[in-house]
Amino acid sequence: MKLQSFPIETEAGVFMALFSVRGLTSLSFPGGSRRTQDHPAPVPRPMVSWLRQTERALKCALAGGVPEDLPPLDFSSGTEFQKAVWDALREIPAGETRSYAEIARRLKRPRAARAVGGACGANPIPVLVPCHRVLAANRGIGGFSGGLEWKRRLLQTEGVALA
DNA sequence: AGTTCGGACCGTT
DNA sequence: AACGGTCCGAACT
Repeated sequence: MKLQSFPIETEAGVFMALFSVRGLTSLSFPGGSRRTQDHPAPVPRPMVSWLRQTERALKCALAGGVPEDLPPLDFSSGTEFQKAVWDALREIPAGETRSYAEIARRLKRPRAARAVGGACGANPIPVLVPCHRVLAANRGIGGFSGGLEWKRRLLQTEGVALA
């Protein structure tokens, strides 16, 4: 599947958004390879619109707000379990948090807390798919693939206090 | 009340 | 077969 990447400049740095013909497939934090794989092919029409939505939503989220509309998210790269987890993450309101175990229970897999952690780590669209709102059961900050500093920062802007 | 340890659990590679 | 963004109870301090 052909993907096209675009840089998104924010006050927090330059993010990278990757799109398929179905929608946003991934969002990466600043610091990664910033080279856009030149879009030689004509940019599919709706993609331009998605890019704008992504940019707007991202900036809003980084400012602690709640994005009004998101571009379509293409989760096709994930397993069924991961997709289920990612969907569950989207239901956590800004400012609130859940534990890995709570997510597991939500999915009717009470014992899969650890696997949920794995799925969170595999979340291809951080920030917009709020994996940062998942903490350890003891209210401690769990982990974060993009670096714990980001997790703290995101939580702080949402007004969440940590133990 | 806080900390540490050890096993159990589950999806992914 | 091994590894994690885990959890929970038990045994300490």
